Amino acid sequence: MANSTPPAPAAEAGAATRTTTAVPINRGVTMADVAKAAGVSRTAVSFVLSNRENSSISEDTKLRILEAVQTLGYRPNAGARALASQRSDWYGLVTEIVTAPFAVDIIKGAQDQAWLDRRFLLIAPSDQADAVGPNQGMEDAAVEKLLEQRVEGLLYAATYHRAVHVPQSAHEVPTVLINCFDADGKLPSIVPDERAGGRVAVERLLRAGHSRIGVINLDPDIPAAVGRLEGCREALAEAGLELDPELIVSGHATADGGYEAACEILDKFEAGAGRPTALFCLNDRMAMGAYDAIKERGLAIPQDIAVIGFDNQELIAAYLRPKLTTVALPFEEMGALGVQTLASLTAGQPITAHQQMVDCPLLERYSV
Amino acid sequence: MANSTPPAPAAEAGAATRTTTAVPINRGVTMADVAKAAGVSRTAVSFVLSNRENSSISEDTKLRILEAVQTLGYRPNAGARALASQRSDWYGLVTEIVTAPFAVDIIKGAQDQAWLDRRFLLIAPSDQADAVGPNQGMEDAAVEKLLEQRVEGLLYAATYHRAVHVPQSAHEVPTVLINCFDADGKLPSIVPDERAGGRVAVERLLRAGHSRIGVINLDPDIPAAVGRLEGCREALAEAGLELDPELIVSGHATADGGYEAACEILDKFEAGAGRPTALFCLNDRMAMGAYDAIKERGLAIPQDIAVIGFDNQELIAAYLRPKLTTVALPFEEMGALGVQTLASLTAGQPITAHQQMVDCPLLERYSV
DNA sequence: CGGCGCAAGTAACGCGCGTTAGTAACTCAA
DNA sequence: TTGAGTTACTAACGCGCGTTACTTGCGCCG
Repeated sequence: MANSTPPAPAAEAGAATRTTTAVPINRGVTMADVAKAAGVSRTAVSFVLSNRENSSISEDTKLRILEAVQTLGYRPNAGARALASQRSDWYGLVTEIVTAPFAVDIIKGAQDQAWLDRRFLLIAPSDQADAVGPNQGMEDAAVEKLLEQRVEGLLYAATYHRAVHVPQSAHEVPTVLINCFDADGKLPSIVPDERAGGRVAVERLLRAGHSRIGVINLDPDIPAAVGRLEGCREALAEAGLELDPELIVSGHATADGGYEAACEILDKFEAGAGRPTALFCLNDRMAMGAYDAIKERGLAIPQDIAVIGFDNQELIAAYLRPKLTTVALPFEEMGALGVQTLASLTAGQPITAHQQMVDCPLLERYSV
Repeated sequence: MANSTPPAPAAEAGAATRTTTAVPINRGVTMADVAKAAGVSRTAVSFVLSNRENSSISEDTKLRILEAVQTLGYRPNAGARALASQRSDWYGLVTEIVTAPFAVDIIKGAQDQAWLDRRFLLIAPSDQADAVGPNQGMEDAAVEKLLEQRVEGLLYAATYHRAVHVPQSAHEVPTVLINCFDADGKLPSIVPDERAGGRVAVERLLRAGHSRIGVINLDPDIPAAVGRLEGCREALAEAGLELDPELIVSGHATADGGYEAACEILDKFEAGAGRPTALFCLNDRMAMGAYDAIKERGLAIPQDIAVIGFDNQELIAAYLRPKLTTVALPFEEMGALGVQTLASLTAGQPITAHQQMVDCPLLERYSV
């Protein structure tokens, strides 16, 4: 046990690295150190580093200071800065997406936008997706933790479009909901325009010459189903058609559900005798099942039956054969827009609308 | 324009909420306020809130203080605390996963573990996945930003198992790599045990009675392919078999690639005349393509041909028909283990191994 | 020559908190 | 009666930084 500390502690490892690298370690290099090195006051350093106007620091000493910053490897202490300036440049993002990663792109969009705005996103997990009852313990704690970090605003993002109940404490700070909306209607929100999405999907099918279109529906209660179906009806109406109730089948929102629903629709009619020539699947997972049902019957996509999906789940849509034409949910845009909206709010600016709807673009692939 | 400020600024909104809710808003409630309310010194409050031993605060005043905390809605200021105590309880997670969300579960595992340890994870995006050249600007900036926040340690997570180059500044602080390893071999890392995974997959096929097994290989250069194939060979060897080179086909790591590779293998032999009765696809996307090739030939899974995948990409494996038996990458475990390892490092404790390998469990479904 | 204005800085306070070194009162054995 | 030992606190410093108010030297106008 004499001289045996084989797995060197972290600090030592750092020190060891120091000898081999040109960049000095700066643990604890403070503004005061920089000031001393440059032979000026700490105030001068602060002025230079914050690019203050009217600072009346000569170009000469400014250079001296910046040089000292460089050689010492000074790095500002964000916490101390936040404490002194009373602003943190942090936003908190509470989300169940980490748990159920359907809509990760919301995080990506928000991250990127925050990065552009030179702000930091603190991401805290939520469990609301599972919580039917008021099992919001974790979630409340998450918001609480974020407020302890003195975030300037909160983002609240859901995996799928729905109404949510937001913890009380979220009202203490500007808050924006993404891919969900406040059940109490108080908080601003950003949601996909499901209706327009459904419309664009069906318009695409109509444009391809289909007039008899089967619909594989989701659970009819969720906002996504309502909106998409409504858009579908609108598009048909504009073409002078209407949706044959016999052509709507609801199923479980899985591949199996889609398979069964597609079987039902396809077997209900003889070919040419009312059988649809196209299927609008309200999500991609169901489209995946529908593919199987169609292929099983010896039919070709898109020659015999065209298929269009919704959600653009890359892993499915881009890898099905043929690749699936589908409508994308604008996750990334919603994330970015959420951060922008929050930025407006925290800056005290008015926001354009209480609920902002983002377009769902059509992604052309090869199934229509 | 007289009395028109319709979109009330954030602060006002907060104030408005105050009147309708029982919980008071606490913007700016500080320890001093609590102290005043309880009629004690700020120090006393600090002692009570930090549960300090030997604090010699009477039960009586302790209660008074806690009550004041409650009624005022005091919330500690994490930044100030970090500044004073010289520890932030933050870890930084740099990752490209946000960009290419293949391995989100790493984030989930890390988040959950960090939450358990009452630490906060600051997630910063990286672009390394795309960056063949030294386009590490963003990434360096990310590490820099994290260090400015005075994170106590860094986690570095990749979407797929590979060697990475870590920015210099990451060496200033304890750092652990997840799902990747340091090209320079200096930093501790956590990776999946690909070899054992390949082995378990093939053992499963052998156990089902298959002795002639086709392999749909990945790009043979990446660690995943090397390890999985090695494990495959080991399992075969133990059964007294060896891998027929004719049965290995490499393809692009997509569904199309898997489809083509499967076609090649299946069409190379007559049924019964050397044609494999099982396929080991080195990832699930390729298995997805293989499914098509098999079904196209009128063969049934698993009756005529068994298929086993790798990666357990839920969206694919759980929705293919029949559902795909596959080997899961232990993303969540790796994330959690990463945080634990980092915790050891920052605590100055030795870590068990420089490179920790995590098992890849077999997920039984219905394709074998 | 005196005072004014400006350029170039600096001293010092406070942000909210952890922490150390004390103080004041009270008890109790010698 | 005293001093040592406890109990129950508090004063005050410093963490690293932003910011305000102040100082100092110097040129220049009247």
